[in-house]
Amino acid sequence: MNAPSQRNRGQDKAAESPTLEDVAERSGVSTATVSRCLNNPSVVSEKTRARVMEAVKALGYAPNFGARALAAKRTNTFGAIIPTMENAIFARGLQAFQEELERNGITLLVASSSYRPELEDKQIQSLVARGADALLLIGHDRTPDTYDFLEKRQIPYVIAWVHDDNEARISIGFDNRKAMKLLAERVLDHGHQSLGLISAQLEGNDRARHRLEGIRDAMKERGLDPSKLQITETQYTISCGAEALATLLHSDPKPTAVLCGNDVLAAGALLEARKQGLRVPQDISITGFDDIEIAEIVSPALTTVHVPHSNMGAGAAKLLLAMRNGEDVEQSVELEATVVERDSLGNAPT
Amino acid sequence: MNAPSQRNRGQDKAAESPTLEDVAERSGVSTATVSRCLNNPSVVSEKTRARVMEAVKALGYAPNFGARALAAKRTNTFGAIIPTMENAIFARGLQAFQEELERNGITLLVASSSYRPELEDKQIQSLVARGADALLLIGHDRTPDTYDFLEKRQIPYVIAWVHDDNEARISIGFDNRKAMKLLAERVLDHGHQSLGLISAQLEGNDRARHRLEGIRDAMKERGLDPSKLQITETQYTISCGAEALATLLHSDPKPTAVLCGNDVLAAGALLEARKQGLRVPQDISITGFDDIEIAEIVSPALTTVHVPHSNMGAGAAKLLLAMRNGEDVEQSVELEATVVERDSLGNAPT
DNA sequence: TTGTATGCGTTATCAA
DNA sequence: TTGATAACGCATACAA
Repeated sequence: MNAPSQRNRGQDKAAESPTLEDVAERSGVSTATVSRCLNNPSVVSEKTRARVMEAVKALGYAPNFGARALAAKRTNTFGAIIPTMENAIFARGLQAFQEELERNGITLLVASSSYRPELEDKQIQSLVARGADALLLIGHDRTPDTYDFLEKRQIPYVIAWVHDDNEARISIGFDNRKAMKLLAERVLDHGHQSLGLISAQLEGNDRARHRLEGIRDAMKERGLDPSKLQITETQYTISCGAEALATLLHSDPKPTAVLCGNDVLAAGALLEARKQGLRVPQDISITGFDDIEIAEIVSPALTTVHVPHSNMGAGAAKLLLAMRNGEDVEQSVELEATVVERDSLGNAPT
Repeated sequence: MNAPSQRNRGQDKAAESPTLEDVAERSGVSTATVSRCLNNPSVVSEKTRARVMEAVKALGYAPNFGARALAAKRTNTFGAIIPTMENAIFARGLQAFQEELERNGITLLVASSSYRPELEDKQIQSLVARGADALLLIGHDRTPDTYDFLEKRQIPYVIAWVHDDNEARISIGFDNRKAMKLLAERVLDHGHQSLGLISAQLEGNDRARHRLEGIRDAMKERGLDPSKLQITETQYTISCGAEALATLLHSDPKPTAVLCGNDVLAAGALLEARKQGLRVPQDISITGFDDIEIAEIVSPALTTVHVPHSNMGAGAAKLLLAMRNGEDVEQSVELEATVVERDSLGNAPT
């Protein structure tokens, strides 16, 4: 009386996804052979391969990713978690990362954490559960739990966008502190004595903290009191940058140069300055960081720090690829970030 | 002599991912119970649940996504394929889309197709193989094969960023043709007789084509010969926009107003105009499309078409959610796009 | 070169 | 409330 416990097929109208078995049946071979045609074609005879591929096409077969991961224990998928997709800060680097991966036949999954460590932790879990073979992470700041998880699972990962001698983890990036110090020195060279900083949230963001330290370093070296630096913390959006500048303009002494944590913030600050009738750079100087496209299209064009986006992305991919292949990568790589002077930085008003 | 074919555990140092079975063993229950604790906690006794959850935490257990998808046949994952991540055109809409999904406990996977239909087709396959329960797609243009695949697999999908009465598929967006016509009318109102268009590639991009048609509609209505419209097709980047303007300025008659396919292109055009010593809008008018952030930060600020990014994103999520829940959605939704006048459009030079 | 058989980690059905 | 156990779709060791 019991119905044979076979997979029902044919008469149910809801089109099920074709499986290996379907293809095998249609082409009159075993599932193993079909699998081989897909993964290791060279080992199967020209003739049967043709027949199988024909069936694959006819059925619109595509392998079930989960099943494949389950059986093969690797996915040829890497993951990247970036703080935000809302602006272009990470776009170019990610693009380079992804191109390099594609060249090596691996697929990229991207998630964004909105600069929130707990969310990032979830994203990491999710990507790992989805079978990510390796991960790209931005910056060192995250909970010990997260790192424990990564270690326990033996997931290769690389930290990008930073280079910090104090951290042992493999990373690829530039020294944010040094880079910002370079820029601050340039600002001081123009005679500014009273500086302001529009920064991202400092907590949970080592890049932002290091940039702040870089400014302080420069001030100290020039005999200025670093505690005089006016700091506003805000989110990375244009309107926040504008607001932040307005706030800063109320402080005493009013800064004659405002350094911004990135170009987006600087664009906002520029907007606010214009709105308040301030000329840049005659009345106030404003600098950016990152050198993304908008740095050139705003006017005046931003003096900013050029960050090696593409090199970081491509380099990160290479590191990760090497790790995944079992080579042991021991050296972090430090890239150079350089100041690019355009028009938004001028001499201090007298 | 044969070793028992059991899963080796314990003595191998490479920390394997803990499985349901590991958790079960540690908490002295069956795997079924552990599974229930995770998916349907209410049905298991308080006491055992506590013990199980303790083990879960201790082991750092996280369910294997592939296995789960395989067994449960749904993933609570939706996919979105957008043409590009390189600029912010889709960022805001995607953000809204994702927020709405998150609110409903579903995860978003994003892929970008670089405006290439074959690549998009691959991405769709990949997302479906990864278990995406539903898909967000941009625009109607894609191969019949792609649509066949979607139908065959019964994957719910919605087309966003467009509303086209001629297409039967469920979509949410605005009428690109109408929107661009509105803008073109505004341009003509300013006395311009000679228009140029910097467009994205027209092939495979119905949005771009409809925008072109919108301009032609407006010209016809005003008694202008639509074939006189100077068209340049290019990629969506700032530098391409700049190049394209340079090209257009060589045409005869030289356009006095150049409409751009989007704000990124317009920003580039603005840059080139400045470089050539042309004042905008006194010497030449330039308009954008999309109303993304850069529209406001360039100077002069762009006259452009404001697109309901957030509403499209959130609305698309709601449609897809409804479809996934088996409700049948029959109506496309049309949203409004409106012209926003800022400073880059002025009267035609006399 | 091809086929058979097994296991991957879950969920879900059925009994207990 | 819990425990066995049969799928799920695929890759691969082993046999033929």
